[in-house]
Amino acid sequence: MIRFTAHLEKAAGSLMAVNVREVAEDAGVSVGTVSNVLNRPDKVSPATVARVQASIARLGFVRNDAARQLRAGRSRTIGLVVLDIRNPFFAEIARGAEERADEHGLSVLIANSDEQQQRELMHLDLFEEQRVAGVLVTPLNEGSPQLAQIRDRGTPVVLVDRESVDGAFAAVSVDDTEGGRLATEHLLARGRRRIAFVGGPASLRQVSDRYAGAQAAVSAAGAELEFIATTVLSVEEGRRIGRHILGREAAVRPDAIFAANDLLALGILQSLVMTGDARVPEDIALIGYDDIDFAAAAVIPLSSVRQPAALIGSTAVDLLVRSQGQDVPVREHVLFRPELVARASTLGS
Amino acid sequence: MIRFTAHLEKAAGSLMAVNVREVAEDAGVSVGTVSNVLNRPDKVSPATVARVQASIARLGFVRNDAARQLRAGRSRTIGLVVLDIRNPFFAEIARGAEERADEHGLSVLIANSDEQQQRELMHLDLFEEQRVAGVLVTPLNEGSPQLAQIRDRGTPVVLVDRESVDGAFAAVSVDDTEGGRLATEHLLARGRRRIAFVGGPASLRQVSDRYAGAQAAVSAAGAELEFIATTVLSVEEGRRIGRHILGREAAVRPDAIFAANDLLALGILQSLVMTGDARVPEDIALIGYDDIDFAAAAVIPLSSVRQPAALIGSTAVDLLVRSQGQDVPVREHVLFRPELVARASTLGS
DNA sequence: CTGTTAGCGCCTTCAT
DNA sequence: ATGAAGGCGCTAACAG
Repeated sequence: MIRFTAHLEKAAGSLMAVNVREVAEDAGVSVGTVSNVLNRPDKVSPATVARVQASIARLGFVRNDAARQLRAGRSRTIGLVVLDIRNPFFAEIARGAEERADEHGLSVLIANSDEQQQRELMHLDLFEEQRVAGVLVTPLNEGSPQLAQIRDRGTPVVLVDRESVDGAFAAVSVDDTEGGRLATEHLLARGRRRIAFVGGPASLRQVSDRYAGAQAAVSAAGAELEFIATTVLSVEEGRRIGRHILGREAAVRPDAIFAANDLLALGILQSLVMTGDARVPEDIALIGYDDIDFAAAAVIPLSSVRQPAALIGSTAVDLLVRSQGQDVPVREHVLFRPELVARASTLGS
Repeated sequence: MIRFTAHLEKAAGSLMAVNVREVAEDAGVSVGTVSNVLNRPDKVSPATVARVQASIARLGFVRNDAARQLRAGRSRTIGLVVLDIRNPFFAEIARGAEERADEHGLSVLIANSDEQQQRELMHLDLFEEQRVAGVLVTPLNEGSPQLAQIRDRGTPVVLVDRESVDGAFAAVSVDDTEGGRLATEHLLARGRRRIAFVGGPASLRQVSDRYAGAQAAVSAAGAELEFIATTVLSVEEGRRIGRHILGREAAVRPDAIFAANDLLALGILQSLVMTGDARVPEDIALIGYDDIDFAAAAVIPLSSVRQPAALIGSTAVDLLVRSQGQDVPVREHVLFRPELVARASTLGS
């Protein structure tokens, strides 16, 4: 009778989660044995294993990760906080990270800060509260005290696509100053003298470093460099900037644009080409940054500066794994070099 | 002396997480009060709140979410499993979902199945073990028993960009058959008669429905329809297909291509344009699907079928929230209509 | 307004 | 090979 009632409740509510104790009862063993079947099946007789697994299947038992973690202290999940989930560059980083994490039996959960400090902190808090195995983050500001706190409290932190200025964090990055220099020298080599750098906010190191590289190249060549500030790095913002530039007299337009990333560059390209008021690259040469897949497929195939996105992601996971269980966090810094990819938007056809 | 030692340990190890008990001790209150400060500060005198918060800050206390959840039974996190994180269409869905989730005090964690059944199941398992508030998923196969199990065990499930064939799940989708029809009728209206549908795997409903729509349109018009199968829906695969088509004699090439998504279409476009062996749209007209931002910025601006990506994401969260605490899961189905966006890749310049 | 206490579900000794 | 028991950190219910 009791059994029958229990069965009814199960069928009706279907909500109360089954736990190890119920599995143990059902299989006629102790909870310790169930736990062993789950985690160290070789320590249990095959017959018992089979019986317990049958009960697990019948009852629809699902381990409660919260309880596991509470016991274990840490989870098997890596938190990844990206600047912009819509940027294929970060999507590719995520892919690289996932692939490597898989090999280590870890999962990657992605959170999007959308270039907002508040959202970044919110996600970092969440990940820390979840006691993730570690956090991979492209921070808006690597000097923020929160980041150091998280690391100091025992959650490994790896900076992604970002240097650690004072070597305080493990980091995987690409030399953005070098990349900015590469892009700009290329424009100069194509005979351009009035270069506009488009990007922002300037507080993003990716932006300021690329600009610094551009400045270095320009001043060495004695050319002009203008800074056109954006609020975000998106296709839409690029379109806006493109319209802004076309709004100028032809005489005061730049003869080349270096956009801080490909999203921006593609948006600018759309504006310029759609109106037909400025030819690319004859009137205005254009180069982007990241070399996302879509750059090569653009109206005018877009020159860009390539970064090894998937490799950045997988390397970040490697660094994280190396931090596992270390008492003092790994602070290794891996620096990749960017690579110029010249296409029609600077070379012409 | 004891205090001093404790302090030393904290500084040295830095790893033992601080818990409510320690905060309570430090602040000279009980753990219950600490909990109240954390969750119902209005129930505690301002002076006490201040004292407790000071202790929290000084000790660097971070709530243990595992323990919270264990107690609460469920988390405040929504799991989102997408088919391909590199597809901007899904990135946009994620954005829409996050925005709405924020409004409900929920977080969204994104997992990437990468069109692999095994990875999808792995992530779904993980989310279920985490007792997430619910799961938003674009499944490879909505008939899989696991999906129904998850729902039946009490984790709300909402299908995203996918119909629920038998109405068994809550779902947010766009009429893919209609979309396929729209795209194909447009090609027919442009005078095309030998249409190739490129996409795969056919087990993806998005693919089979769009194909079905194409078939309906084609047979009504008495034109030809060829199915060119792909293994995945990526830019790279598109390039491969493009080369394959160019490998044919001009006489047996299609005069129009309908690609199952924009990634594929952009890859195809790259191949066709780079070799210059076939003009778009004169020799081959091309239309994609999703209308991602990059479609408009393509070499030849790409015609596409637009889907309201952000709206799909936010609506999915709405459905999920409506399931919260319901004994029987909501099975509402929201269906959006796709919209044709004709550009140069079918219209010419 | 504050303190005490009993679990949430799991894992892991320690005995048997 | 199996069973019994304690405790991970938190919250809510209850008592004061």
